[in-house]
Amino acid sequence: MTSPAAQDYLKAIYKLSRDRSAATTSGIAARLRVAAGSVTGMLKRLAEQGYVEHVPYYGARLTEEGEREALRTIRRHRVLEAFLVQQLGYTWDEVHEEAERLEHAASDELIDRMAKVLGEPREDPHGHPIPARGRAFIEEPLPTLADLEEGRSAVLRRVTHEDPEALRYLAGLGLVPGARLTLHERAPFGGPLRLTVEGEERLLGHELSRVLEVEPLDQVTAKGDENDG
Amino acid sequence: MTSPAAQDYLKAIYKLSRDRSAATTSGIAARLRVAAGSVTGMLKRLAEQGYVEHVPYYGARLTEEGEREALRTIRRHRVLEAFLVQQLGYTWDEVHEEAERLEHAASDELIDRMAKVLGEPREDPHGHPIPARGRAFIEEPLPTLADLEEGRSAVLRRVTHEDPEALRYLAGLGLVPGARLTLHERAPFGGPLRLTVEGEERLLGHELSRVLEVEPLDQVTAKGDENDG
DNA sequence: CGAGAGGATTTGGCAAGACTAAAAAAAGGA
DNA sequence: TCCTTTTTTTAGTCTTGCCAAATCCTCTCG
Repeated sequence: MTSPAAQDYLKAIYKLSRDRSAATTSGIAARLRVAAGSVTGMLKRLAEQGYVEHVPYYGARLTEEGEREALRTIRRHRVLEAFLVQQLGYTWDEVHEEAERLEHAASDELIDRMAKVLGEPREDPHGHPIPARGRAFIEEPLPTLADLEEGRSAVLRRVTHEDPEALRYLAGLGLVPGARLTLHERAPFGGPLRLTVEGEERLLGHELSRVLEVEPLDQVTAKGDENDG
Repeated sequence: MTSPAAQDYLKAIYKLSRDRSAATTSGIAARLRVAAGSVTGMLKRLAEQGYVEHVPYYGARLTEEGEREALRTIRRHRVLEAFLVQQLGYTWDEVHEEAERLEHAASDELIDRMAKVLGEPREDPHGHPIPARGRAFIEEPLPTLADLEEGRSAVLRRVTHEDPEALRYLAGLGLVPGARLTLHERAPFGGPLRLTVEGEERLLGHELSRVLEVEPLDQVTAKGDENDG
């Protein structure tokens, strides 16, 4: 059985090792706002219990069982967020903290019932896919708005941020999952981006552009097209 | 801030001191299935934090703040039980354990939203009254079926039991809150009770009769009445 | 009144998790 | 390569809660 703290670590390792191959001690520490020494201690315990492979001074990766456990927690979190928004009138900026606590207390049975009431939702309110119960799952990464070429259009798919203030700000700009946007230009040296969101011209700092995952749309040339018509 | 464990202790003390004036160490230990020494330790901590007055070798009672805290937890628990049954299709025997975990993770905000969706319910699925947020509250005790005089009729109001098996058994006999019943006779020495529940004749062990709280109905004399007519 | 009996408390241990400070290892720069 | 910086780990401490065993109160009965 995994404790709430252990579940948080497994989630963090899962998320960190989607990019890199192994999660580093300092990465986990930063994500969980915990001292580095605490992380080493927990990794040792998780390794003993078979949830993690820990190579000292290198990093940690999840075992199969650890990944299963992480995905169970992520599923609980995301179903909870969806339920809070759709059934209880929460807004997308209010749900993270609540779900963060409930995910450790809710049974899988409860989560399944919630999912059923919601019609087996595929995504949480921030656009993140919800793993199905007990099934393998790969969250394929999307490019962020910071990666998008100038002049390209895209659909905003996921918002990778938890801060309520930031989320409210983004919603105020129309930047919610599903929004259609066009990037006009990006100022150099991490300067702001100029873009159109659902027809409105907007400015956005570079920092925030990195938390917006987008699905680029097929190039549509403005003046006449160059492939067969 | 009270920890989950502390909340469990406060709840236990609240429930134990509704009968007696102070909760005893062994009473709390039995209720929480914890060693007596653990209770003494926790009482000391709770007393330091001002939730409890502890007189060694005598017992503990809640301070005003402790009672407030206990009632908040009880409200959370009962709203959760009601929500699980009414919105998520749980049966009354399945909800206790789930609510027992969620009550420590759910915010008061969430509970209020759930209560609102349910139309501010007054009682949980077992008939226990739900304290209103932040308001004083007295759970006036009712007599149990074990106290009822032979020949009297009553309405079953509350079922004070958590065991799923027992609850299913009781439901099978029609013994759910709101059921109308008549006690015909009680066998001596803790023997079974013979009663009619919603028109069906039933037998019930003495043990279980003590967890059924009833509201006796006005005496209706079978053959002609003796007061003015 | 004195002696038990039975609860209650104290003591000593353990495990989880967190922190800080210091030691060790890895990485990077000149 | 060597020396400095950064990162990790180790070591020691704290708090919360739990247990078991030993001790201590209290109350009742003879």
